Amino acid sequence: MKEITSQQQRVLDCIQIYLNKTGFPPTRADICKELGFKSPNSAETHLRALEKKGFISIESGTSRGISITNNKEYPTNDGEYPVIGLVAAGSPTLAEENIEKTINCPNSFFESSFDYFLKVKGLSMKDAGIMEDDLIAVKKTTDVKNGDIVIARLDNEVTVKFFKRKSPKIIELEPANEKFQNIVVNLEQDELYIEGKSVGLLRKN
Amino acid sequence: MKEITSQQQRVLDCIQIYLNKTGFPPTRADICKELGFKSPNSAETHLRALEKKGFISIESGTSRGISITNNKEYPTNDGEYPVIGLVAAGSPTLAEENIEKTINCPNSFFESSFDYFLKVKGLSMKDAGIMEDDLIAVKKTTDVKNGDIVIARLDNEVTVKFFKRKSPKIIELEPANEKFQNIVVNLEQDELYIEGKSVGLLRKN
DNA sequence: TATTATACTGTATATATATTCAGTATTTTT
DNA sequence: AAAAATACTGAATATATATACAGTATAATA
Repeated sequence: MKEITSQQQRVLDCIQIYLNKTGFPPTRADICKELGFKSPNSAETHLRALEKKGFISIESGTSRGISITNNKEYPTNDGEYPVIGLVAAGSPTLAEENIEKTINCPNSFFESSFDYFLKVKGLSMKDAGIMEDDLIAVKKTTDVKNGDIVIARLDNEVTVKFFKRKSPKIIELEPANEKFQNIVVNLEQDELYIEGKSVGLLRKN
Repeated sequence: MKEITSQQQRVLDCIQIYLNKTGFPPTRADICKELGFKSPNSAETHLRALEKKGFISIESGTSRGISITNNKEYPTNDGEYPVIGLVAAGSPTLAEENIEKTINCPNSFFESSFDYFLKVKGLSMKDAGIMEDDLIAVKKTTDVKNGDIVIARLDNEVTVKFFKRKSPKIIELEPANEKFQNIVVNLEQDELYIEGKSVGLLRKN
């Protein structure tokens, strides 16, 4: 991130203030009005400079297509946690397209810190009190113990189950519902990836 | 805030997801693309309906001029919510001696506002995904509907059950566990007091 | 010294976008 | 039974908006 000039800072602030006020980004004309420029090209060139320096990104050909780049020099202390849908295929990565929404929540809400909420599909963990559409607070870790509720990826499918190590190479993923079968994983044959474990649960009804 | 239809909810979700993804609201055409509509007017009419019901506001003549209305019937700042143990005898009043601890939590954490957390004892609501030591977010109200999970006081004993009105004078409190019996309450003979209803659940494991 | 970046005004325009109008059909409310 | 709300397709259009082009001027680099 290169150095920002004072005028560019004014434009960047203007965008942020406009966003807070209206909920959507300003046009070139809006910026001109706010800052007293007389030509839309004044705003345009500043926006280009800000984009080049990495402060914003501009969607070409799109009205109000300005978004302020997440400045990760500053920590996210306010605790916005993403909610990710449990899709059958594919991992619940934190890729933007998977984030349904975010939930504001204190960082120390559960016993352990956590990274995201996972929205549960199905009833395979029903007897553990995990119902459809519940939000599991997931801590990203591979350090799991027997009896932990883990988020596991197997054959590109993500599932929530109890973790049980049977032998160094055999792991069982146990549902909490008699209608579902245990999943026996032979680590020599199957590729198992532990996304994380549950450290809490949130339900909205 | 009037009732939202399922299609309108889809549109509202679409706007929120688009905002999370891009940083700016969608156009009518964007919404159509996301939800499979073939006419921009489909999006338009849904937006008008959402505006009329107060879920969004639309800036006229403005591209992407959609903003999701902050549901600020209740302030958004955090609050300290008491955790109250579900003791067999006596009501879960907010008297100091009953408060186990407090939990810091945003006021608008659940769909509805709430007043305290109730720590659950027993497994009578097991099949509804409510386990021992879970914390139920309780909204103090007597306005409950059939199917609501209510916190009811009967003969000075507090219990969490499904509410079902059988007739004007007969209410059934239904557990979600086949090992427990329905409690049939005749309002002419028994004194039933509805402490409130569950609006959410929190589990720490 | 030449070049690039900054910081503007001013005009023009292709197109992105909101928005209206005309229909059709189903469901819900009055 | 009538009216209103919901849920769309499809076409048309005024305008909101991004963006290019032509200048001018100063400060910072190379």
